[in-house]
Amino acid sequence: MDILQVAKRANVSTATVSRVLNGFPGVREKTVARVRRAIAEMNYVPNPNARSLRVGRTRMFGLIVSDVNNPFFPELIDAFEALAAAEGIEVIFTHTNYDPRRLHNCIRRMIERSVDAIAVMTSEVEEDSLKEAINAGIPVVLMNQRAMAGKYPNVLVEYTTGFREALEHLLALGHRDIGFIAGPQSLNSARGRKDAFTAALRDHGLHVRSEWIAIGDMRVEGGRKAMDALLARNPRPTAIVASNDLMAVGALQAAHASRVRVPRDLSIIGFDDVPIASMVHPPLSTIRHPRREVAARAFECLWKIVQGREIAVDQPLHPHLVIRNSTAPPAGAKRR
Amino acid sequence: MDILQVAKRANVSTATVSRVLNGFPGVREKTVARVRRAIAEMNYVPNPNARSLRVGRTRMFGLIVSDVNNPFFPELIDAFEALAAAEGIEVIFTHTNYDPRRLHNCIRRMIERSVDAIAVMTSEVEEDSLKEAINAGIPVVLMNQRAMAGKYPNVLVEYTTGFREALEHLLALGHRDIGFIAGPQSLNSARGRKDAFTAALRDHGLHVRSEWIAIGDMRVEGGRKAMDALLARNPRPTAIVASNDLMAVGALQAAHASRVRVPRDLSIIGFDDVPIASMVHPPLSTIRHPRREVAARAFECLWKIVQGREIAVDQPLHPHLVIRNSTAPPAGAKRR
DNA sequence: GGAATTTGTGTAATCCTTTACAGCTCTTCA
DNA sequence: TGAAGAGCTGTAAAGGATTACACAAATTCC
Repeated sequence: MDILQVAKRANVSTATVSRVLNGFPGVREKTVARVRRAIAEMNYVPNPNARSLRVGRTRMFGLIVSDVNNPFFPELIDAFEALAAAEGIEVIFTHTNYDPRRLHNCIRRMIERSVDAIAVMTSEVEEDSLKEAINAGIPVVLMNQRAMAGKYPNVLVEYTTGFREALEHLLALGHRDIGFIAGPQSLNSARGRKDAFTAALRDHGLHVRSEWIAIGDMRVEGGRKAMDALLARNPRPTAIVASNDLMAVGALQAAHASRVRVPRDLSIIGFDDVPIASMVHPPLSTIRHPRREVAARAFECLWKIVQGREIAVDQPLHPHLVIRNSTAPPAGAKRR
Repeated sequence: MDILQVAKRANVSTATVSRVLNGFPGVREKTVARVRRAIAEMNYVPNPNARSLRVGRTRMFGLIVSDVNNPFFPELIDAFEALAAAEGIEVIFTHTNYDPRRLHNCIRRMIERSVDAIAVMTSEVEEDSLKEAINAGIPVVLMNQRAMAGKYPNVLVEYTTGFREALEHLLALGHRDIGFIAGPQSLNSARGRKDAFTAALRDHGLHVRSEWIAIGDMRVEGGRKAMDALLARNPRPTAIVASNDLMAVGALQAAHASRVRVPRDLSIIGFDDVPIASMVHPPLSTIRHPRREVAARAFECLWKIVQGREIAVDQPLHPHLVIRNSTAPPAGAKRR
């Protein structure tokens, strides 16, 4: 079923078939039709390996994420894939399971498959791993790796905007005593979120009470424990912002277990807007992470690089607050 | 950076380098070492396209699912991928978004990429789409497509076992009045679940009260509406089994909204055991779908076919009940 | 009418591995 | 000692597409 068969059937050379296949100009109308018919009749599908071998590109992009099981990622993967499919690019994807050392393996695998470009959407990135891709001539785009801003194309998300909106919402409701559930400060992404939150707080002239900041593991369990710690404080915050939704869900559970009613006794705001956020009770107000847009930017960036076009300077994307039912005025307060 | 360079450096023929690369026997110890060194020094990575072109296999498997955003799938994908990676197989995956017609495109894409095998893990399958893969000589494995049992290798899940366990649990608690939230009966998978439930009910000598069966869309919203309908019945069931967790979560929300306490006033059991099941309040008792095992079976099956080995006859897998906190004795009853 | 283009198509080299086959050197054995 | 066999390694032909280059025919231009 190779191109030669088609060429014979259409009574032309393989070169001509190839030209038709790739839509090159300069083939007579009638010849094109003849070739097309032969292709259809023989149900011919070009061999991608032969093509890639010759052309040096595979039309495959790699996508590396931290964890498929984290509900944050499916939308991102979905968006990336949809765009890729539209351009005829196949995506192969792997995950590091949060282990930056595994990034190295992932990238190696992608190099071995000779993908045309790689998007790295993990919270943690070791630069050494990237170098290997660069050395192999494969362009890379990162997500929100401030530490490497400038060195690599990088889709940035301005967390502060989201926290500021959340804060303004809480302040408007009358809250003044606001706690925070942070992630492990050894993780870039968690540190970034905490810094953004404290920055937003400071912008509003509020100071950060360290006893109102608890640290969790970015998962439900950690949120539960962090909330237990915060509930034991005296005085206690009247509102809590969590640095991701999973921990906010844990916080909700802990509050429930301690018979603290949300939102009447305590307001909770999450971050990310993963699907569960709207499925818990009460539905969680949360800051929506623009991950579909992140995926889109990342893909476009790689696509441009691969085509040898200019890439624009990174303008950060902004998360926005989504108000649901986990926020209300503090007990005994009236709206101002 | 081709094999010729390595061969020159190691002072052998490309054939010998290839033999070393592929671990073929019959190369002198010393030569192997020399070649290995050359490979390492030159940081040589074989070109997969050239290899695939020659060998006729790509070491890529396709995985087609219904929906990445459905929390059911990530674990399945993860498990499939992990096994594949262990064998040096790359997975490319796509989703049909529940549209059986899109399966056709998905399979076409996979054929164009000339994957070595395809696993189809969607709820709905049109046979015509599969034929194209078979014609292209690509083996296919299905998940739970009873309609095509026998024609294609097929990983079956015996839903009845799970429902029977759920039922026995509810009966032991003292429930007799048990309702069911089904999915759209136009979908194979939803119909299969409903049939399995009614079969389990009948096995226990209970009859099916049609007014205690409601139909939802397999998502949270549909579960909510279905539950509202069931709550309006008189008499009302004391326990509800939903045909997936998302609808069970919706049911939980509806119960909550109607001030029906779960599990005190009403017991709810879900199906699948997706991550949210344990994150809602109360944590949902549910029937765990053995999807990691499904993925494993599917992969092994394809792997055997690709290697030309015998494949075993399908023994179905069994889901099992996971008891959490959404089930309790009916109001005013004591355990028997 | 002949030179210069333009248009359309074919020839053959190339991309990089794998592998059938051949050939060489050394043992081993009768 | 000569033949047979074992153990290594090299030669060269695939495998299926793309593409630089060449060439023939048709058109345009002086």
